[in-house]
Amino acid sequence: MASYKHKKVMSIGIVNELTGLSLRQIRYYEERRLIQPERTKRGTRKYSFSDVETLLQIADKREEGVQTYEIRKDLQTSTKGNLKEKMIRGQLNAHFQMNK
Amino acid sequence: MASYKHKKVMSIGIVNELTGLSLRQIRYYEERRLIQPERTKRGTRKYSFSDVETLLQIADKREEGVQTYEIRKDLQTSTKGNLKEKMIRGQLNAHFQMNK
DNA sequence: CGTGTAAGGAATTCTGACACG
DNA sequence: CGTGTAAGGAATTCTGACACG
Repeated sequence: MASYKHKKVMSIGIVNELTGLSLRQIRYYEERRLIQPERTKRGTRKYSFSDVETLLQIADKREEGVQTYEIRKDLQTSTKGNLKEKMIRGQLNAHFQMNK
Repeated sequence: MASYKHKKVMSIGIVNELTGLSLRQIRYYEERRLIQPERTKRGTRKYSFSDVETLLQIADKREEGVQTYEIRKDLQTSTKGNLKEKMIRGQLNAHFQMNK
C-alpha cells in the first residue's frame, strides 16, 4: 500500500543517521535476518523507511537485553499477529453468521 | 504531513535509477532551482520521494520542449495553485456567509 | 540552453578477520 | 553473542571546465 514506506532507497550511511545504530550493528542485524535490505547491482545495501522503523524497534529490545534470536521471533509474530487476528475475527464472524 | 515523502534520504544514484535522468540532468535542474535537495555533512546530495516526483514532471515537460525557466514557473504555480484555490474558496465562503 | 564527458580528489561501502567476553 | 576496529579494494559523488549548438 504505502509504496514509499517499503521502497528500498537508502544507503547504510543514512540509516545510521536515522537510527543512531552503527554500521556494524545494522549489518549484523541483517546477518541475523531481522531485516532484509536489497542490493544495488554493485552490492551496496538499500533500506526502506520500514526497515528503519524495524531497526528502531530492535534497538529498543536490545537495550532491554533481548537477544537477536528472540527479537526475530517477536518481529515475525508481530507481523503474523495481524494476520492471525484477522483469521480469528474471520472465524468469529463465520460463527455468529451461522447462529444468526 | 506524509513525513516519508518529503524526507531527504536518497543519493543521486538512486534518483537516477528511479527517474531515468542522468546525473548531469539532475544536478542541472537543481542549479536551475527546480528542485532543492539537501546535503550531508560531507556534501553529498540527498533527495526525497517528492523530489523524484517533481523530476518526473520535469522530464515530461522537457520532452515537450519546455525550457527550465518555464518549468520552474509552472512548478511554483502548481504549488501555489492549491493555495490560491483555497484562498478563493475562502473568499467565496465569506461572501455567501455575508449574504446569508 | 541543456547535456555529455574526462579529470582528480575525497568520502562511502563492502567483505573477511581478529578481538573481547 | 554482539560489536569494535584496522585493511585493502571498488564504486560513488563532487566540482569546474571544455564542447556542441
